[in-house]
Amino acid sequence: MSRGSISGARHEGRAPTLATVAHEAGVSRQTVSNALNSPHLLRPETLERVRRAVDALGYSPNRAARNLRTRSSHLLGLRVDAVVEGTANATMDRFLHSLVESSKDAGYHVLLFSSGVAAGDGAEGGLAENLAVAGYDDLLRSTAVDAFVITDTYRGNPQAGWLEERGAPFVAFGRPWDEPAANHPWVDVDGRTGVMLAVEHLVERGHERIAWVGWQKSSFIGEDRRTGWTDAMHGHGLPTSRLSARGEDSVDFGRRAALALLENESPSAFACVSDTVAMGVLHALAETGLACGRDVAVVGFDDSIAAQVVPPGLTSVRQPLEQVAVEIVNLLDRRLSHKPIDEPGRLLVPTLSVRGSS
Amino acid sequence: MSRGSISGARHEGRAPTLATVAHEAGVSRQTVSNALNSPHLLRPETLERVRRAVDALGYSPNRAARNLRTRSSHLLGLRVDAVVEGTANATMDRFLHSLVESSKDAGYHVLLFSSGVAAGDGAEGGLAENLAVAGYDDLLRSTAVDAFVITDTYRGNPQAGWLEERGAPFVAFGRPWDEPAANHPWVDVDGRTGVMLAVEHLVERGHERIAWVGWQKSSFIGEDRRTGWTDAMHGHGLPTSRLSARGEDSVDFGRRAALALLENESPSAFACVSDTVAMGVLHALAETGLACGRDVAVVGFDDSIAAQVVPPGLTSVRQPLEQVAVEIVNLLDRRLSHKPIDEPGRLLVPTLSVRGSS
DNA sequence: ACGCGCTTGTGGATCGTTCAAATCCTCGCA
DNA sequence: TGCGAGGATTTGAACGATCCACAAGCGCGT
Repeated sequence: MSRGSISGARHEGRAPTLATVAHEAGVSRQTVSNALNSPHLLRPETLERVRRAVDALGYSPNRAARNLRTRSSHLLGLRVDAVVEGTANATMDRFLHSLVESSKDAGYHVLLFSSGVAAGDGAEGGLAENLAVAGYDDLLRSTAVDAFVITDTYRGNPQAGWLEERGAPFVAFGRPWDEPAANHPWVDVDGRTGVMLAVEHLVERGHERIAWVGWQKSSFIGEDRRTGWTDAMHGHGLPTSRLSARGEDSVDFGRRAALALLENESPSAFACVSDTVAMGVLHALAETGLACGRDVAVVGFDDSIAAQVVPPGLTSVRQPLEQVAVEIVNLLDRRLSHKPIDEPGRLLVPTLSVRGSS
Repeated sequence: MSRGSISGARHEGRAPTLATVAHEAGVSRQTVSNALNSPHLLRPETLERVRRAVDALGYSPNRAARNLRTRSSHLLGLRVDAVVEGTANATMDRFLHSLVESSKDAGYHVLLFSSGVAAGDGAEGGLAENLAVAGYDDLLRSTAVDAFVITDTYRGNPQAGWLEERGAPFVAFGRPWDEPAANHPWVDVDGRTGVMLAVEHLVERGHERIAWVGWQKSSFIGEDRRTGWTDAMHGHGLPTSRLSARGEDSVDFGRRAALALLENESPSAFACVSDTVAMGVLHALAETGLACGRDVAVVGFDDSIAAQVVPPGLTSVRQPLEQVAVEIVNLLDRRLSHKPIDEPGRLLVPTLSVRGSS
């Protein structure tokens, strides 16, 4: 055998290609391609023969070649931002895993990237907007991903607008709070209903003076959750005045707020905007010698790991993150295959994980 | 203009390609390619001209085409397994973010995938081995990723052997505990030294009866950490007999072990194999009316979020996950660019985060 | 017998980049 | 003036899949 033959030659150290399989099965390349992508076009007999060849050779289609031809990567981009330590909000793990799982079922993979301000790299155009969309641009232009999943849609939400502007497909985890003109698909969790569940639970346990420890007024999410508290309280004819505190999302704020409320208003229960501030409330109870769960009830929000393992167990509102991920992938899939999207937004209802703190 | 011209035509809705840029700059495709990949080959003047054209058109090279030609994707695969709820071990978030960040600096992206047993899909070959390597095979054969990062190398560790066998590049987070024949690069954290730090700290605080709450004897990691306790204790001439408990990684085991030890051995401090069991110890202290930090000291392992926010604050051994990620990417980079790797394994030293519990 | 339509399979072109090799250009020097 | 050396630049050919237009094969009605 002089000069190894042209294309179908079975190179030992080389991965098999369509041509290899075609040769093995005695058909053409296109037929093999059809066997994989549109099996219904083939006669069962032929299909079987091709399948056997594929198995025998251990063939998987080359991703890069397919991506090049079809102009799609079947990758979903997700930006992971810096981890804020000291807050109990480790909800990302659960969401991420669900997203990966749902994506897989729909034939996609998840690509992670970061805002990527590589220490003094950001050129001169250092506007806040630029930083917010950092990383998206390059992935988009190099056709590295088909679409994005964006989170943290509160606070100005520049990514959504920016992506929408250039026609990039994406789905947001979070409502476009302050952008009524926004017209992109999104999935969110109904925080208001979640807090109402919490308050109902506390009322059932006989509590009447239920305080709210929340975030600043500028936080859309915080205010949404807060309306769950006010609405549920008023629905039961219970008072809310002087029982509300607002501040940053930190353990220390929760602690200080609880100490102040305990001194002046003697609430019997606390509904909190997050597990982080709820942990602060627990600190305050420990300091004042009150038994959490017995003397005073506490309910958090996020069902974080901390809530699950903290000594009495912290009752907390649990976001249906698995379902969120499923819906997001579903919407993305429809968007990418140009199917109609009946409703741009989906609001999912959380549940309550009851533990020792209430 | 009849019959739009051949290739360089500037299609409006189409992303610019090498040819577009070449045409704009008045050079050939290859020259543009060189400008991006080997700038030193160009005359400064030409380089500048090409750069301007690239900027003007907002050009980014098409990933798929590049991947196809170079037979590499610049993607690193990482399998994310199901989240185990109820354990404080949410160390993944931190590691993941660091990994994404380090990868970016080295020109890679992180691709997530899952074991992907799609509900009754796994064919008949349902061996344990198959499940363990699920997902890797396809990504590898379809050249979707250049290399893998594998975690959880304890317990049989079939992935490492499997990958090594077929020459797939990967780096492990975790030592090849039970595979002396293994010869792949890895990065790990020196748990023994971490626990020694914890014990030293407790000894400095005047503790002498320091108990150990660990994992089963079958856990390599657990036993490694335990030697940190025994060695440090013996180094100070302190007793260890009867002061050790071993069990599963759960809050409840920690609680039961602590209750038993408190009753029989009256230890003044607990060193724990994980934050999860440490939280169990805190439960036990709360139940027996002992004040954590005052009456009894507790040290955990992982510096999880729970440790950071739990009421007195849990002193904990902190793994240098950021550094682990950097080393992993560094090793992968060397491996992929065929540079020599001087030492296959790197052992990093953890630090101690001191909080109220000690 | 003939043509029509439907199934099934074929070769060629193409996606956008990089590799390998050939060509052009410039400059120093005999 | 001619010529070789060496760098700068260009040309043609992959990489491996899918899309496209078209050709056989086959059943069926007239």
